[in-house]
Amino acid sequence: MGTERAGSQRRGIGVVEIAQSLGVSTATVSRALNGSDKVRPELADRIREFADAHGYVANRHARALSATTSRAFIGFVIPYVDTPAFSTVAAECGRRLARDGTQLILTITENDPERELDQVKELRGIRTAGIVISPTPGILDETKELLGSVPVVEFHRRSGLAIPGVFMDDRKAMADAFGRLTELGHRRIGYIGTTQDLSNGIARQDGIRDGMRLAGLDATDVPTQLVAPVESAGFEAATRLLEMPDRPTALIVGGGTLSLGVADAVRQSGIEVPRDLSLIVYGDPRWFALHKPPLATISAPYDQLADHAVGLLHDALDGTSADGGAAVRMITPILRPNGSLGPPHQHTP
Amino acid sequence: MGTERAGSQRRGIGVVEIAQSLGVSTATVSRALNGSDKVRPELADRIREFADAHGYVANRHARALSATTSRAFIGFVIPYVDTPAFSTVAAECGRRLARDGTQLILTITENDPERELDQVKELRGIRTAGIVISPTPGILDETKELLGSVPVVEFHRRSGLAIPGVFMDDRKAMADAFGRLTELGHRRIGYIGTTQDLSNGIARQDGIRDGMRLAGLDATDVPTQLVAPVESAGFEAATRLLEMPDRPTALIVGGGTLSLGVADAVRQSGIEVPRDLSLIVYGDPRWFALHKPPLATISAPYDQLADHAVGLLHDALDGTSADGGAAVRMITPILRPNGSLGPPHQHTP
DNA sequence: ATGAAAGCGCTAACAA
DNA sequence: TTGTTAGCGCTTTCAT
Repeated sequence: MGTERAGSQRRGIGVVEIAQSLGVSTATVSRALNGSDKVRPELADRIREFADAHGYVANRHARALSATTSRAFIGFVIPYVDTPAFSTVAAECGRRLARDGTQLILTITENDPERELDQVKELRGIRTAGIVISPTPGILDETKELLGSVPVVEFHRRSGLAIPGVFMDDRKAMADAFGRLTELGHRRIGYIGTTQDLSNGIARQDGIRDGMRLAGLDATDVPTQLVAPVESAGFEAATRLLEMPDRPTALIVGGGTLSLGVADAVRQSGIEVPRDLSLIVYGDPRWFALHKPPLATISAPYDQLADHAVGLLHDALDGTSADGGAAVRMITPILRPNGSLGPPHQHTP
Repeated sequence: MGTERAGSQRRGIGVVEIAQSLGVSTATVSRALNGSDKVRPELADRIREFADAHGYVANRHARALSATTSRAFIGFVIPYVDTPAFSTVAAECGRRLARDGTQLILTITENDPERELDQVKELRGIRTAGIVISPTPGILDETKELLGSVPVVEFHRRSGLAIPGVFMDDRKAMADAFGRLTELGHRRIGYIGTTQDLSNGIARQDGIRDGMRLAGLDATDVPTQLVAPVESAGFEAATRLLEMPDRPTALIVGGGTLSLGVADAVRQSGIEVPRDLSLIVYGDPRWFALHKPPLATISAPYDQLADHAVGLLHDALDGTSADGGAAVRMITPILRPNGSLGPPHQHTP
C-alpha cells in the first residue's frame, strides 16, 4: 500500500533504458529497433534481443508524434458493428491491415451525422494515416471537408465526394433477380425495399425498374412498399402486399433485416411457397436456409469488398491513384436460387 | 504540382498557433480547451471559439504523451467481430464509453494466442487506460503477465487470472432448459455442445449434468455430442443423434452457430417438430423465428453484459474495487419457449 | 556505423 | 489568473 511497486520495471522500459544498459545512444537503439540497415548487424541483434527480453513495447504516441509519416493507424467508420454488411468488412480489413502492422481504429456512427463528425475529428486527432468510411446518409459538410484532407476510401454508401470507393452493384443484382422471376413467367411481382434516404435503397429500386422495363412491365404490375430498414416494417409491408385482392405471385425483398420480417409474414400467412408465391430475399444464405423451403437469396461477397477496400486504401496512401479520377469498384451480389422459386400458380379468379 | 497547398492551414492548427493569434500563452490555451476553471471565462470562451472556428483538433498522441493519466483509449480484445456475442457487446461498450470521450480500440484475435499477445502488446504501446478482453482459450503466460499490470475486465471467457469479469451463467440456463424438457415428460434428451476447450462449453455441459441429476437421469439417457463450434459439425452431430435406434425425444443445442446446423439437419430429417422431437437451440431468437415452427431459444441479453463490463471497467480504472476480491458478475440467459416444445410422443417400439 | 541534439504538440509544475 | 519552462518517448537530421 502506498509503496512503489518493487522490482526492476515500473512501467516497462524505453529506448533510453536500453541505450544506457547497452552503452549506446538512443539513436542507435531506435535504428536497430526499426530495422535500419545502418547499424552493425551484431549490435542490432544484441539490441533487439535485449529489448525482447525486457518486454520492450514502443510507445505508439511518441512514435507517431515524432515520425510524421506513420501507418500505425487506420480509421474505420461504420454505422453499425452488428450488421454483417459492415462487421464482416471490418473484420476482413482488420485482418489484412494487421499484416502490415497497421492498427484499425473502429468507430460506430449509428447513422448519426453528428457522431460521425465527432468520430472523424477524433480520427484526425489520432493522426490516422487514412480512413475507411461508410458515410451516413446526412453526412455534414464539415465532415466532408475533413475527409478531403486525408486519404479516404468509402464503401457501401456514397458521400458524394470524389473519392475512391467499393460498392455493391445492387442495381444489377436486383435487375437479375427480377429477370429470373419474369423468366419463370411471373407478371405480377411485389417489391419491398427501403426508402430513398439510404443510397443503396435507391440503387436496388433502380434495379427493379430496370427489370420491369426489360420485361415490358409497368409500375402497376409491381406493387412496391418502401419502408424503414427494420424487421417489423418488413413484416407489415409483406402483409399489406399479400392481402391485396390481386396479390403478387412473387416477392423480392431489398434488404437483409427487412427480409427477416417478410419471411415471417409469409410464414404466418399460410401461403405456400413456392406453389403460390415465389420469394427472393436479400442477405446471408445461412440464415434463410432455416426457412422451409430454403429461400432464394441475393447475397453479397463481403470478403471481396474488403479486399478491394484495402487495395484502394493502399493506393490512396501511396498516392498511386491519379488525383482526378477517383477509382470506383463494383461488386455484384450473387443470386442463389433455392426452393422458394417456381413458376406462378394460376389460382381461380 | 509540387507547390505547397495554398491557404491558411496546412495540417490544421495547434495550440501554439492559437496562442500566438490570440496573444496568450500555450498554457492558457491548453487550460481553456480542457475546461480548467482557472481561466477567465471570457478569455476561455474566446479561445474555444477561435479553436472551433479554425477546426482545431487536439493531437491525441501529444496529449497522451504529456498527460500520463488519460482515459483517451480503452482496448477491446475479442476473438471475432462478426459474432453477435462479441460484436453486440463491443458496440454497446463503445457507445457507453464514447460519452466520456473515451475511444475504444477494437482488436480481433481469431482465437490465436499469438495474435492475442501481439494485440495486447500493441494496446500497451498505445497506453490504453484499460483493457476489456474475451481471452483465447490458450492464452499465453506472457499475455497474462502483461494484463496483470493494467486495469482489465474480462467477459464471456475466463483467463484464469483473478480479475473482474462478466459472464453468462450458461450453466444455469442449460439446467433450466433441461428442466423444462423433463417437466414436459422427456426422459431421453440429446445434447449437442462444443468441446471442452472453450470455457463456456464446459459450463453448458455442466448445466446439462445439473439438469440430469435433478431429474434422476444418468448419462445413458442423455446421448451427447461434443463438436467444434461450426455449422457443419452441428449438422453432423444432429444427424448422428437422430439416426440412433433409440433416438432422443428432445434435443438441446449449446451454441449459436451449432444451432444453425442442427436446425437444418432436423429439417432435412423430416422429423416433425414438436410432435416427434422437441428442440431448444442457443442464440438470437430472430434467426430461429424463421424456422417452422419457430424454435425455442436460449438467448443472452448482451446489452446487460455490456452494462456490467463498463461498470466494472470504471471501477477498475478508479481503483474502486478491493485488490483481493475480483468482482465477478453473472448474467442469466433467458429461455424463450416457442412452438418447438411439446410432450414426448410415444412411437411404437 | 554511431552519437549529439533538436524537435513532434501537448500538459503540468513552478513562478509571477 | 496567466506565463515560463520543462519534459512525455521517440525519430531524425547533422556531425563525426
